Amino acid sequence: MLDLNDLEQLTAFADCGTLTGAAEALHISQPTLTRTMKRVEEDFGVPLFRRGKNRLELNETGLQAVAQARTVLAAARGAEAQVRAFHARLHTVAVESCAPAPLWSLLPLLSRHMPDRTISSSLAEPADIPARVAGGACDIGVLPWPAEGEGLLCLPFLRESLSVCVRSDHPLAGRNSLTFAELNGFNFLLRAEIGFWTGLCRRSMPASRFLVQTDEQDFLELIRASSLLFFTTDLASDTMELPPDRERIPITDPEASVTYLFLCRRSNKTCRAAAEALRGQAGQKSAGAKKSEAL
Amino acid sequence: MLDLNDLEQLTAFADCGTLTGAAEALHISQPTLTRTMKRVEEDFGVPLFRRGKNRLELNETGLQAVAQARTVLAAARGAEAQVRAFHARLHTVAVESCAPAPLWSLLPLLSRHMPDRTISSSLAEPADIPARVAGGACDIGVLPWPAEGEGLLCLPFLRESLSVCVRSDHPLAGRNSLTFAELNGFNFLLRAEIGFWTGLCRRSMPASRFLVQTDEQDFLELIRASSLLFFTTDLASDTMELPPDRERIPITDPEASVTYLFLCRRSNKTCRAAAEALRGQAGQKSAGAKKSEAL
DNA sequence: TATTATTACGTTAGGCGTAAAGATT
DNA sequence: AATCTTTACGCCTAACGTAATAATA
Repeated sequence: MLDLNDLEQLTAFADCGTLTGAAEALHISQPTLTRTMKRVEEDFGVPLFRRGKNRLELNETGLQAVAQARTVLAAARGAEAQVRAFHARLHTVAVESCAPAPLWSLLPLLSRHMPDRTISSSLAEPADIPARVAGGACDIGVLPWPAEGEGLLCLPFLRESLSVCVRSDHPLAGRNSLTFAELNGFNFLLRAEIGFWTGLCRRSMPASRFLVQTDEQDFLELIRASSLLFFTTDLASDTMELPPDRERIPITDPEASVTYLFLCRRSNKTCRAAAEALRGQAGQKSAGAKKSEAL
Repeated sequence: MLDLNDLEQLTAFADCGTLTGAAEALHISQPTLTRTMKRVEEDFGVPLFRRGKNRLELNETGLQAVAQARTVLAAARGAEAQVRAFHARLHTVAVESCAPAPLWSLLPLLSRHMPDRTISSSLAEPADIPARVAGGACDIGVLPWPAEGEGLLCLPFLRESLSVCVRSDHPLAGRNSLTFAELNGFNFLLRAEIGFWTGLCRRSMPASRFLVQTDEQDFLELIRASSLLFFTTDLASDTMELPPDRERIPITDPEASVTYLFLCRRSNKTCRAAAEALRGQAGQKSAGAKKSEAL
């Protein structure tokens, strides 16, 4: 039977044109190549080489054999990759969220609940998420609004409310609530990678400019050094302290308060179990302390 | 790297469901199977089995691996077959002739001219032959009429003339020439596998019946035992003797005399060389003795 | 008890590298 | 002389089979 190692050496020889070259490319000795070429020839059962006393070259059949070898090797590599990918997919739960904040509580819970699995998470467009969950492209989705779908389980589990942070010397300081309409026209510092909030802000305050900061350190520095407005929410308080000269004013528009929904396939038992745990935890969490977190 | 032998053992295990079964199916020992399954598992780099103390079964990933193994094995077998077929094709010259008689002289000549090649011949419809030669489906064609075609070499090399054999007591006996029109309506013994002659006879003598004989012995017996007419030609005299009570009367219609043409691709050097040899031989042949041969 | 997988062990075949030879440019 | 393939030789890994072990139904 053919041997994949032999085929690899055959293609190496085809690439180099000389046994010596192929040998050093593969970090093996020339005699090994000579032997392998003989073996592969008898494996195929037909002559593949034109042999000069000092020269070995592929004949026409040999070129065919090389071409075939390449496809077989590609098939083998593909098989290996496919199986590994399948295994990885089987042992990871992929989460796609419309915003980062819900992940801060969801991911630790999932880790606790599925200690043998790798958890991968990413942000995605809310509009895409239901189809991706339904199609198996990911296992769990986090949405800012309910989604219906055949075989989908959708469960509210967390609320997040947007506030704006103003410096004490800012014209808006002292207000105890604000609306998007009142904020429209002011310029904001905005963190990158905040999911659907970006779009929401741009739509709600079309007259404002948003200075998107990719780097966290830059963002924090700008908070201190400027009087620009920025956003924060009531969730995930531990990551960041609000500077002392800033005050936090809630935004009262209904869109500024979001209820996150957990989404998974009903057929996915593990995720449904996680959903149950989430439902239990939701009550406790709302009783816990809330700090603020900058967006 | 994956090993095709290992993959084969994996699929055998998948087919049998048990190492013991697979072992005897493959004529190897169980421990070998155990080892191979471990090796294939570490080749893929992911677990493929659920292991009970007394039971080994494929897990979900394992089933994937088996499926992949089958495709890789199929690719490997396909590669082997393809290369072998290519080699065979490269070392055979395929001849397709419109009739058997020209092969009697052509095949020996080709053998002499290409001693390292296998020569395969078959009969084909004259209408198909030019396209098959041009397309490489065969290397040499023998036609009863000229064919044009880009890159095709077409060379007349042999004539064959049809006669009819009548018994001394037959009404047509004593004639020294005949036409299809005169023969139309009589019944004939006709050998099978005579190429385009069959169609020619049926078209030229639509009122006749042709008793087609596949077996040569049967045909010879019927010649002796009946007064039925049959055909012969001036070619390839050595194969058969004409019974003493039969006389041979030439058919004078122009279609009854055929000039065979040798057809090959101009790009095929070996066949062009053979064509040259044929051209040389054509002269000698026409000077040689002619006997008759039954169709 | 019969069946099956795994481990242990001794043997052997086959593959590799070094070294030398043969041949070509 | 330099380059390349092939042959020769010795080592050693690794794959195999037998036999023993363990565990299950």
